[in-house]
This record gives sequence, structure tokens and C-alpha cells, in this order.
Amino acid sequence: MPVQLLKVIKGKSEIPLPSHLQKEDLKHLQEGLDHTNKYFQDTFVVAGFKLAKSPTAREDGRHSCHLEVSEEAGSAIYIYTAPRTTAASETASVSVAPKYVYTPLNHLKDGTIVNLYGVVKFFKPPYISKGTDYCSVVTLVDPSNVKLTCTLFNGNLDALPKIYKVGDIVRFHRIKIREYNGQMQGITSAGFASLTFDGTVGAPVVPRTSSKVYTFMDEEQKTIEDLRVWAASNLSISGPAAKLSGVQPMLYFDLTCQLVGKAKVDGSSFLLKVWDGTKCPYPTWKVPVEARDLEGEKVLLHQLRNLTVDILVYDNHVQLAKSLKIGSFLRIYSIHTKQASAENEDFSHIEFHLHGGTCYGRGIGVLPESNPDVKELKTFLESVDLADSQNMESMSSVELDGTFNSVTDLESHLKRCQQLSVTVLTDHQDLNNTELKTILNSTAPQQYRIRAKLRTYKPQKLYQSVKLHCSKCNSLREVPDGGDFDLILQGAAVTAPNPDLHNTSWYNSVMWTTQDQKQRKIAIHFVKHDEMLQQPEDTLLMVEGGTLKEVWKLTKRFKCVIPVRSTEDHLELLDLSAPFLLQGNIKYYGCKQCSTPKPIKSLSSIAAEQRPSWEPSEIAQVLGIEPLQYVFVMRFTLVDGTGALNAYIFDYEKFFQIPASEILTNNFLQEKMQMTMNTLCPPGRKLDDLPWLECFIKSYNVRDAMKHQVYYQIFDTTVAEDVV
DNA sequence: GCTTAGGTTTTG
Repeated sequence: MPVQLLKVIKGKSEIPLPSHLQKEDLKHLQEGLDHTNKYFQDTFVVAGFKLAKSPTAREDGRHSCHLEVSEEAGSAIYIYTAPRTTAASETASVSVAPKYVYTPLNHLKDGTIVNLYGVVKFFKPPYISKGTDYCSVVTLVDPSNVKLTCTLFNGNLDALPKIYKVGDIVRFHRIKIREYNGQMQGITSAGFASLTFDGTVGAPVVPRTSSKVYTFMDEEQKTIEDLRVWAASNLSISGPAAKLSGVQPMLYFDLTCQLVGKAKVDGSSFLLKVWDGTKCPYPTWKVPVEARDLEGEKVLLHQLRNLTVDILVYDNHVQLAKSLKIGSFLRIYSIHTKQASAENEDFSHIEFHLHGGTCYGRGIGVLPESNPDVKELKTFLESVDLADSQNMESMSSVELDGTFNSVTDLESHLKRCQQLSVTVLTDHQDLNNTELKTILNSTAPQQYRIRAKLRTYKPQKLYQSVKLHCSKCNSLREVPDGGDFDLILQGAAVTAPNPDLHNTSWYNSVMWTTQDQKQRKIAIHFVKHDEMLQQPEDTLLMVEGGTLKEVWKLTKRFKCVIPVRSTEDHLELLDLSAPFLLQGNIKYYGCKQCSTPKPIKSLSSIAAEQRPSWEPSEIAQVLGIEPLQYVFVMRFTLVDGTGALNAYIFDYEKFFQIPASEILTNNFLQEKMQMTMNTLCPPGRKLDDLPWLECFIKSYNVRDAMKHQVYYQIFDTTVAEDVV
């Protein structure tokens, strides 16, 4: 029921009460009379109440009647507020915002219309009902641990809550409560409105809503944040979503994907061709359809043929599937993976079905481009190298078998991880564990030993976790991609090598001109040792005018490659956005802020050493470069049943036992890291089934002009030996 | 204005 604030100026309400309301004195209240248009005034106004005999009047000696108010009965409450003392600069008007009251789920009563908050424990994405409306069924739970299943109808799809996953948080206004089969049930009433929020601890509190006008204040923001923390350690929400690369036969899963093609199959089924950028490890079925029935971009369908999977949707889902736009991002809920062996084939294949009905939330949801999961998926899809996927044509379970012989092995491995801890401390073993709740309620800085579960982590794409760190100025920088380097090389190639700088006492130079139209001049300067050229694998060289490909080829043969350019009187390094040194697969970068590059001839001091080792750190030093270190930066959301906190990992090598400098160019290490993360936080698992992590964390304060925050960092912790 | 569905996997 709406509660409205009235501003009183000089004893009079600024906004008058509705004229049909008549003031009533408490003394004159009588049972059996109609009080619909009556009000009495105290510090607040109650209008449109029902009068009932107070059952406790005899005991408590209060008035023999009490008032019953409900939105359904058309009741309204007006509260008078005195005007605030306003500063001259402040506007004199006081806002008259409706004050909403939210009912906890354990205080719901039959026949009332209430406002409430809840965490989504289960939901059916909106589907077309057999009547005239869309329907969505949502089960909520709140810290009272009472569940409420709501059946929501609306002819306008947009008016239903935009729930994308279990754990989302909703605020419902004006939902009607009824009793059904001995339980409370929520159902849309006139004026129903909802807001939906991401349930992730620490995520921005931005409501998803279709209504243009809604109230949302600091108080509500706090409610959402509190519910997130409560849900993180009390509600069984599964972790990171499953990918096609992680599917297993004979199960149900939710898939976030992009629609590439669609086709009619027959009256009761419809085909969706989707991809998520990863490769299903099993052979997948292809549903035969007429070429002319297949909608989608032909070239793309062909390019992605090894990455798309066919999902056959049935019955009630057909109508919605038909209306989907090619290219849109979908979450398909409760897809069934079915193992089937086709006749005349030695190998069984995997089929994807979205069966008829809406049990277990089965259905299709369209995700907006603003959805964080969609943003992440888009970035990943853009990074997928299609040439690679063509080569992976026959990639199958054989590759999985290299690591785990079967699903059963993987299961037993995970089971072991649930009992023991998947991470161990490298120090402080004598310390006792502290609960997260205690840590959250304490001041920083402090250090703690904790035992917690990894609910989720960011970024999900592990290559995004690699950054460059300057230990001098403590800045973090993204690792530049090959394209940036290529542009710098192209820019440098515009200036031709200066022949005056060739063939000095400490290097020999060769130069040639490309045969193509560009007539590009390339110079390579081989550094000598003891007046002699060394073996290629021991040689450091400088290159001028080379392309990305040429520089890369040189790194394969020679120990060190330094891209340079000529000035009038010396050779110098390129812009520090480019690596100052390439060695093996690793590109070494310098900090733009902290470096003062020196001319290349400074290197001659190392060349003159007895046995030059060409250590990157030594090269950086003589060239005046402050080298950047590769580092993994990740955010772990940890929970332990008492609370949830975000802790950062800042790791060169110690935590994951993988050098951050090598992961970007090493497929094996990337797979190893993914496996490690899958063990720490198995995708698609419920909270109960997540393994425990033993961690050492420290809290620290971060203050700026605007606010003060406490951050947490994991340290002196490493992944357990048998997990690596 | 009323109905729709009312959580607990198809059997293609």
C-alpha cells in the first residue's frame, strides 16, 4: 500500500488530502459502519481501513477495535512531516516521495498486496502461456529462509522481470499474495512493477527495468548489497556457466551463446545453430535440413561449421525460436545433452535438445548487449581465430583423455579436492582460521588465515588476467596486442636505416631492399663478441625496418632481438609501447613513466663481457629501461557460510605455479591454468559441491577524495601440488 | 475483464 509523506507548513498540509476523505474521531469509531472514506489524524493519516474487534483488548487494555489496512481494500496512509530547516542555498521544497514498506517473506499474509525483495532461487524465463499473456514463474528466497513462488503474467514481455540467472535479486512492488495448496503464492496484481539486479557481490547496483520511473535510493542500494552477501554464502547458486568445451553427455545445462543460423525442421521442432567460441570435445550431431530452409549468413555458417552446435527445440519453444534474430545473444536454459550412436557409425555423437514444456526453467531468453556475460562473450568471440578452429576439426575426447581417462576420473579427482584443500599456505600454518564475517567487520590493515570456497572469479577469460606491472611506480598496464606492435614497426620503417651507423667495432651490419613495390630497406646488426660473430642461438641482434612477421622469424633463430631505428648519429629504441626486447616467445616491455632510454651503444658494455648471457634484466638496465613484469591479476569472490568478500590475486608465478610471462604464448600453460581454475571453481557446480581453499589474505585501505574502501589480497598461498 | 500457471526435465 502506498505510504505518502505530506509536508505541513504553518499547521496546514501543503498538498491537501483527497477531498472525499472525512475526518473521524477515534471515539466515534463503530463496528459495522463503512470507513472507506474516513480518516483520522495523528502524526499520520490512515485512510480506507477495515475495523475489527481487537482480540487482545481485554489483555492489553487498548481500544476495543483495531484497524485493518491493505492495498486491496484501497487503504492509504499519509504521514505528515514537518518542514526541514533549510539552508538559504537549498531549495525550500521537500520531496514527497512515496515511502515503500517491504515485507519479509516469512510475514506474508493471504489476500494482501505487498512490496518485497528476494533472491531468485528458481525461475522460468518468460514464455508464451496458453492464455493471452507471457508467463514467468519465479521462486524467491530471503534471509528469513522462506520461499515464495510467484506466477507473473503480462501481455508485454518487457513488463516481466528481466531475470537472467539464479542468484539475481528482484524488488517487486504491488504483488498479490494468495494461499495455494497450503502455501503462500505471489501473483501479478494491477500496477505490478519489478526491478532486477545482478546478484554478484561487488557488481554495480544497476536495476534492470522496463518502467521509466522508479524509486531507488541509498537505502535500497544497501538492501541489494546485503542480500548479495547473504545469498553468496547461504544460497546454492552454481558457479561459472558451462561452455560447449565443457559439456558432458547425459546432463542438463544452461548455455550462453550467439545465434548463427536457424531452420524449420517439422511442425513440432525447430533448429537453432549457435556457438560460444569454444569447441565441444565430442563429435556433435548435425540436424539435416533443406538448404533453403536455413536462415543465416552462409559464409559465416561455413566458417563456423566446426564451432557451431545444432540445438533442436520442441513444441512450445518453437514459436519463440522462430522469432529469434540471427546474431542475437541467447541463454538457453536446461538443454539436454543426449548421447546417441548412429547406425553405421563407429563413434557415438552428442545431441542437444531443448525438450517441450517449461519444467526446470527450460526455455530461451534473449540477453541484451549490455549484459556483462554478453560483453564478455562478444570479446571472446572476436578473439577466436577461425583458422585455428579449422585445424581442430578432429579435436575430440582423445585430447581430454590425455589428462583424465574418463569422466569418472575427473569426478574422483574433484571429490578428493572437496575433502582436502585445493590451495595450501606456504607460511603461517600455525595460525587459526578467521571467519569472513569477522574480517568484514574488522578494520584494515590486518592479515588472516581463511578457509573459503571460490564462488566465482574475474576475468573468466584467463588471458585477460595477464597484465604488465611496474614495480617502481606500481602501475598496471594491459599487454599490447600484436597489432599495436605492427603499427609501431610500420611507423619506424618509414625512416630508412642510416648507413653511417653500420659495421662498428661491436656489431656487423647487413642491409637489403625488398623486391616488392614498397622497396623497403631492412638492416640487421649482429652484435659481436671478442671481434667474432657468435652462434645464432647465442647472438643478440638489432633490426631496423622489419615487419612483425620478420621480427618474429628472427626470434626463432637468434637469442635476442631488439627492434631499433636510426637517427642522425645513433641507433635508438622504438616507442616503449613496443617491446624493447624479444627473447624466445617472450616480449619484454618497459615502463613509459619510469624509463629513460639510452642510445643502443650502451649495449656494447655487455657485449664486451667475458660470457655475455644477455639477461633481459641486464639489457634493460644498460638501456635505461625500467622493465615491466608479467603478472596475473584476478578477483576471487570467496565465501565461507558467514559472508562473502572479494580478494585479489596478484601473482607472478607463485600462486598458480605458472610464469605469467609465458602463458600468452604457450597453449599448454593456458590449458594447465584453465584446468587449475576448473578445479578451484568447477563450472556449473552448486555451492555445496565446491572445494575448499586455504588462503592467507591481507586487508588494506584505499582512500581517495571521494571514498574509503578496504581491499583484500591473497598472498603466501599456492595451488596444492596434486591440483597443478 | 478473464485466462494463462501453480517449479522438479523428453523419451523426439
